[in-house]
Amino acid sequence: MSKRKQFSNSNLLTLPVFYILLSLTTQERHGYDIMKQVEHDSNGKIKLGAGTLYGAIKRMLEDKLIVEGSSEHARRRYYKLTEKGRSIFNNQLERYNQAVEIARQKNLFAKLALAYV
Amino acid sequence: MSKRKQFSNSNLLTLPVFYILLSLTTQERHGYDIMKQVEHDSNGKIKLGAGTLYGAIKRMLEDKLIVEGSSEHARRRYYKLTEKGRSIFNNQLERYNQAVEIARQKNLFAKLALAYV
DNA sequence: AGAATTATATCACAATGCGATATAATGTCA
DNA sequence: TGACATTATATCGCATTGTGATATAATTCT
Repeated sequence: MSKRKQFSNSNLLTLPVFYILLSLTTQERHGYDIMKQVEHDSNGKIKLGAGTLYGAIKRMLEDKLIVEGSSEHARRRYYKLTEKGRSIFNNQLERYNQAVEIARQKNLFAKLALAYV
Repeated sequence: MSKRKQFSNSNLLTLPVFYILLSLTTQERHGYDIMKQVEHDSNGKIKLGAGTLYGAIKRMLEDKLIVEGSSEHARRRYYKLTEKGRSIFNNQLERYNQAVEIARQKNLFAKLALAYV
């Protein structure tokens, strides 16, 4: 009953989810902190709106990619990676790394550098 | 007047679109060829269904990320990158590269390597 | 005290992904 | 040649996710 994620590519992370997980790799964070960290890690390119953030958090909790952390605070709710979350994040990271390597082989970065001259 | 893409993060590429563009960086390809190349480039991890592929192609044509290529063939329709498509792809590639670099700084790859021992 | 910022949450609609399905040309090989 | 697999494009409807707007309230700043 109600198994979410019925698609075969479902262990692939969307960009917002990837960056949320990245922000949690080193420490547990609360929502607003995640927002700021993602913006920082993406050089200001990715700004998560509240809807994206809390919607994603809700789904990630359901999927057990994250759990509520131990930090106690009245207003804030902290989240941290689960083993599953870290594992799936690692897979995606490896995939990005491969894509970057392929781009390197195709010499795409050289063209990129030229474009900035 | 119908201006599609009213969201501010709309220049961020989804994973399927990124891989489609990657497959087109070196040569023009037809749809089925793109499908196979994406599967190859992702080590078999990403399998685009027909719906994903042709839906994405349609949108990418509208957004002028790709155009129909020059190769003539009765059955096949070839597509190639536009300057805009290449530019936006490069941005995303740079972003992935940064994410990978951040992960490297956080020593996440070391942990990743350990997990494979 | 009043304003700005921090912080979480939900809503409705927009955008995209996806398997199923349809259609047809081409290739294979018995 | 006939049957079957593969190549190739396309659309449909539903599932999933993203997004800005909006609401609420505590905390911080001046």
